[in-house]
Amino acid sequence: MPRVSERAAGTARSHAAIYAVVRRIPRGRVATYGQVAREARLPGHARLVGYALAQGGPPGLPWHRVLNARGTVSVRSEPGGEDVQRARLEGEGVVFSASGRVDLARHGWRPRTRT
DNA sequence: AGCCTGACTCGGA
DNA sequence: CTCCGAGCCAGGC
Repeated sequence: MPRVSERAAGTARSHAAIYAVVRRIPRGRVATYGQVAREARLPGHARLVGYALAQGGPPGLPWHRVLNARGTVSVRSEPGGEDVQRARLEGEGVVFSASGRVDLARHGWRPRTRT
């Protein structure tokens, strides 16, 4: 890896793991930051997930499929961004309730095949 | 080095 | 159900 600090290399690895997990989220499903962190072997680092996504991951990354634990679109610094995320999700068939929440039990991503 | 902020989460009131 | 405080890590000043 070219010119990357040791500390940066560590974070880069975490980010890579996070992006890899987000990329696995199927179309029409959503995952929470905490869930992504856990799947990326980074339990408790939900905030790091949001941070990684905020920095902008690789092209084509389905970042819009990541919601907070409440099942709502987290507010971001950039105005209107939340609306974009919601629109993209609705375009994939994800339904938002009147209160702007997604039923995680219905649209939640379950990486582990659970019956 | 310290301090503040941020696409988070959880437990308690 | 909502609101608060504490814990978490990374980055900019």
